[in-house]
Amino acid sequence: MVSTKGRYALRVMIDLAKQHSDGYIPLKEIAERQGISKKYLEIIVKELVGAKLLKGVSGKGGGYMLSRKPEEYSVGEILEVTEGTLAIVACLSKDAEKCPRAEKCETLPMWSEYNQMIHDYFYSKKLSDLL
Amino acid sequence: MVSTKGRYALRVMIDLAKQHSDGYIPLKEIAERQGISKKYLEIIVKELVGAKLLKGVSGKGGGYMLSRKPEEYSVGEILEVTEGTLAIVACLSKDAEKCPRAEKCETLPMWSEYNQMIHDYFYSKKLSDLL
DNA sequence: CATTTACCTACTATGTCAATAGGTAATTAA
DNA sequence: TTAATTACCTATTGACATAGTAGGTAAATG
Repeated sequence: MVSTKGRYALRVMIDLAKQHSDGYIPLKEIAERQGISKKYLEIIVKELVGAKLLKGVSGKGGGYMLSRKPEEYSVGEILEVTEGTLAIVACLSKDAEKCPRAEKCETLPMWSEYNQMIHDYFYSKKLSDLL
Repeated sequence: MVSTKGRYALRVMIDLAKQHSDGYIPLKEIAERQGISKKYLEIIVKELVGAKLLKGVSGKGGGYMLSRKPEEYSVGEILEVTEGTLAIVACLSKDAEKCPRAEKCETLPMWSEYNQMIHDYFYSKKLSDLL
């Protein structure tokens, strides 16, 4: 299940996409518009900056801005940055240690097929599709 | 993400499907075969009995048995019993209180479409497909 | 230099996960 | 009838994640 962290991240990205080409937007504005605690958003937005999805500038006139055009973001990458992984089972997340049952596991093919499905879905869905 | 609870439940169901028509199978045997703590499986199996997916009989010669044929179980219902819900976001789980943002939520259509996809996938996948 | 803003470290309450512990009740075979 | 076997029951626990809060420092501008 997608946590509030991932959902809030998406809302921030959508919010910024709507103010695109308005320069840097202070987090305070976003928090008020979205009705989300600014303090909590700081944590989330920091991760988005770290992953280069956003640019942040300190000081007066500063704030946050998309670093690309809305159609150049996939929902999948936004969720992956904030949620850590999109994998349905632990053994399919990127840095999982090899499962000793993998060869004889009856369910692994199903999980893999599922993972492929959700990856395709969320990576073909763009931020611009959500405006 | 599907927890061990859901994954173990699936393994128990598969195990029992393979011993189908062998009468009641004691949990001890299943636990040994699967290499899972019997104590923990008790909790899981109890829920499966509660949901009528399994029949349990106490005493000597007792154990657990599928209550239907393997092709009559969907993976979806097994997961839903043990995981509580398959919903990707809280507001789409069955007993969620109505979200006040629903009308203007930009992401809800995406989550709904996704939920439809996974529902279709896991409810068309049968236990017999995993043997 | 004052104000505004991002950025940083630390802390906390609550809940879920993944079990374990130690029983009681039911059923059957000797 | 009794011993063995099995499901079923309640309670507890340690570790971790979630969803924040608190109180600062650093950077930029007017």
